[in-house]
Amino acid sequence: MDDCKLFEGEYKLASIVWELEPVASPDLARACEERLGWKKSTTYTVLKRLGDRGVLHNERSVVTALVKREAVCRYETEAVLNRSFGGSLPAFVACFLEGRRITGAEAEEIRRMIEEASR
Amino acid sequence: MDDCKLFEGEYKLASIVWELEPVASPDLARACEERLGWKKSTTYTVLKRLGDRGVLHNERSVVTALVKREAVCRYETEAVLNRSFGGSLPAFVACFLEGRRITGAEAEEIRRMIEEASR
DNA sequence: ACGATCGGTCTACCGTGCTAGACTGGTCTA
DNA sequence: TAGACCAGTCTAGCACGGTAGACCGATCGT
Repeated sequence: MDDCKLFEGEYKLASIVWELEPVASPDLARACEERLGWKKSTTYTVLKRLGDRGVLHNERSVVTALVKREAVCRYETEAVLNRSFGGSLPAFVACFLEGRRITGAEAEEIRRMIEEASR
Repeated sequence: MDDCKLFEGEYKLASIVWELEPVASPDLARACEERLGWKKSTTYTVLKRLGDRGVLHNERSVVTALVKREAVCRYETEAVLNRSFGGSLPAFVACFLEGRRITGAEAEEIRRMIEEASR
C-alpha cells in the first residue's frame, strides 16, 4: 500500500480519527480545532484528500479509518529502516541503544519477540 | 542537535559526503551530477545551506562533514519512535517483526545488544 | 595583459503541502 | 415558504524545498 504514506497534516488528522472513530464529522472538526487549531474547512479539506486516497471514509457524516494505524506505522518503520539502516533491524536497534539503557522489562519483551521471530 | 533534521535533498547530499569525505568540492559536484542528476549550482546551493547549519564544512574546496551519519540516523530513529510508537523500542520492534522472520544471526546480534543495554 | 577556466553565490521559478475564506446545496423550523 | 443552520466543497494565497541559470571574483596559462 502506497496509501500509507501520510504527510504531516494528514498524519495528525488520521491520529485523531484512529483515537475517536467512529466519529461524527462535526465532532472531528471540533476536535481538530481544539487540538490542532484548525478551522473547519481545513479539517474537511484534509479529510477529503484522505478519503480520496482510501485512508479515511466519511459516510453520512460518520468518519472511520480504512487504513489502520498499525499499517501506517509499519510503513514508516520500513521507510526509516531502508533509508537509514539498509533495512537492517539490528542496525536500527544498535543506533537506538547507543549509550542508552533500557529496563529489564523492555529487554525481556524484546527478547521474547526476537525469539518468536527467529524460531 | 536540531541540526540533524535533514530534508530529502540535504540528506542525499550528506550521504554522498559521508561516503567520500574528505572530498574536493568539484568532485562532489561531479558525484552529485552522476548519482542524482544535479547541476553544479544545485549542489553548491544545498552545500551552502548545510554549511550554514553546521552540518557540512567547505574550506579551501575540501568538503567534510561536521555532523556524522550516526547522529542523523539517531535523530531520525528518535523521531519515528516518538511520533509513531510513543518512544517505545519494544513497540517499534513489535511492529517491524509483525508476521516477519529474521535470521538466527540477526536474532543473536539483537539479543546481545539488548543484553548489553539492560545490564 | 588578457582571455579562459573554475569555485562559488545570487536570484528566481516551480511544484506542492498547509490553511482557510467564501460559497453551495440540502434540511429543518417558524 | 422564507430564513437559519449545517455538512461539505471550491478556490486560492502562502511558505518552503528543490532546482538551476546567470553571474562574479580569483587564478592561471599564453
